[in-house]
Amino acid sequence: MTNQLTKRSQDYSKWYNEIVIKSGLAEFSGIRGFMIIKPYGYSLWEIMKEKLDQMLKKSGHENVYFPLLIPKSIFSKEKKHTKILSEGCAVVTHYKLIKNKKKEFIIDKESRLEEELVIRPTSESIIWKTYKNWIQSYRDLPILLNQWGNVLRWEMRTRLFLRTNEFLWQEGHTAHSTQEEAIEEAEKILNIYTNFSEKILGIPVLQGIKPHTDKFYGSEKTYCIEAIMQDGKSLQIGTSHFLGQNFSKAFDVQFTNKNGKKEYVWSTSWGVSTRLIGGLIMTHSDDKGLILPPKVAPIQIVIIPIYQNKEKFDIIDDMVKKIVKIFEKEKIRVKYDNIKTLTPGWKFHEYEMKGVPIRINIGEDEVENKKVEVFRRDTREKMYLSWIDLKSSIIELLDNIQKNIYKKALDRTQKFLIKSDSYQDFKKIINNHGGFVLAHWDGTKNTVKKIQEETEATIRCIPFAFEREKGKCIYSGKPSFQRVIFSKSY
RNA sequence: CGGGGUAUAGCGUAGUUUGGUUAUCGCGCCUGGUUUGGGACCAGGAGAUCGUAGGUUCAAAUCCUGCUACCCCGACCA
Repeated sequence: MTNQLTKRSQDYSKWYNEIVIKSGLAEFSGIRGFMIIKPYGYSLWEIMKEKLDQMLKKSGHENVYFPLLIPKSIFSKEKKHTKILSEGCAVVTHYKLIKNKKKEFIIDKESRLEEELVIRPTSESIIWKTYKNWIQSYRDLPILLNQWGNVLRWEMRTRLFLRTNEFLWQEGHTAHSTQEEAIEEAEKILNIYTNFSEKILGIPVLQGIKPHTDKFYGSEKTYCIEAIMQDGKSLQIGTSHFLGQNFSKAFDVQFTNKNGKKEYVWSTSWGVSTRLIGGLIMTHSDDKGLILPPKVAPIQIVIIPIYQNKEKFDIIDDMVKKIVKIFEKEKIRVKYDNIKTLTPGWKFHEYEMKGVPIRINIGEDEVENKKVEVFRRDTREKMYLSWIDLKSSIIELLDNIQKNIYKKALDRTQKFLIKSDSYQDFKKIINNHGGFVLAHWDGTKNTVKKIQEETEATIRCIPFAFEREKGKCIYSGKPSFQRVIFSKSY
């Protein structure tokens, strides 16, 4: 009663905040823009991380770790890229605290660093400074490295998981001897991200490339995957950059090719972050709480015993323990909640809030009839399954839930994908229900700016999935080569 | 950085307009008992320098001044 969520239809933003907190994923830290990822949220991240890590390793990447702090002089080398990023950087200037007369800590002015250290907003600079030492010959290439870590970007406005000052991510940094190979790498990664998003997280995405008006400074091509949330706003959930020779030139990283000639190295960088968790929430969850895809749910099955007295509990307990063993053997993440102080009803609501895909009830009835009551979170349906082939039917059900929530999201994404050829119509769509609007654009910055001012929508990407088609810009009427995706976004 | 809001027990809150005993209520927590198939019940109990610093007053959660923090809405962005 007291613990219900605000309805999505009432206030989507409020619903989002409440679900993050009430499901136990994360909470506010008391430090502006920083959050605490709680055990449930962190174990979700760990599972996601493990899956993506496997995919990256399978495709030939290795993990490394570079320092959190970057000397300012190194940081400054790549001018285009640092120009914008530097606006949200925290800088370490001292290394020591001392106590004053009131016994409060103050900065020891004597400890001022000769060179200030920037807390990494991303690691291109320190990595490319290092790559200079690692690369001499074409035989040293390619270098395919990835790093799991945290970065800091001082944001003006923050939201749990979607935008926080500090976030966890992976950043890949690769070096190649040819342009083609680097482009291929950036595209390969985009496909890995797409696969991960769709197959593991159940989030359908649109692949595309950022228009020149909105790409990462220092990159030649910025590939991205964009997903549409339930409220019709889009979320960029992954990016992969083809960086050309920008970083190798800035850090003077050259290699000797087969013909004995020096060439600058070609590179890529790419990343996904804890923002994915925000996307996961906003893609699948409902007014009762989270709905997590079985492949990443920290708890895939929760078993709740229902009993009247000690003797009956012992019998039920016995049966549950056997079932738990069967599931554990299959590496299913199962939790047996036999806490006596909470009633079954309380637990039902709690695990629904936490988005556990399957709940199993076991009481006297179930023991007698060798069956279990099964509740699936995604459709909120109850069913009875026989104990005999429980293992296979549960594995099948988990698979079914995974597919079902993806399909539901895919249907919605397709409904949200709308072509528009008149600005009137365009404004209506954006204002009424949002979504991805496919429209012609004249390629100018000015048009993007005007449309944003008037509708809040921006160009998310130039999508791959659609044929090139000539037309007229929806805003200016000038000629256009292709449709781009407009949307309001997070 | 601009606009708005909030700050009272672990959480959510009443009280602030119009100053006045011992600061309200619910959830949670502790003890004992009864319960347990969709957020159980009874009895008892613990828990608060009312965000912070100062001021006005016989008297301040309440009035005045400064400060701080966080949240929400925009501009910057994964």
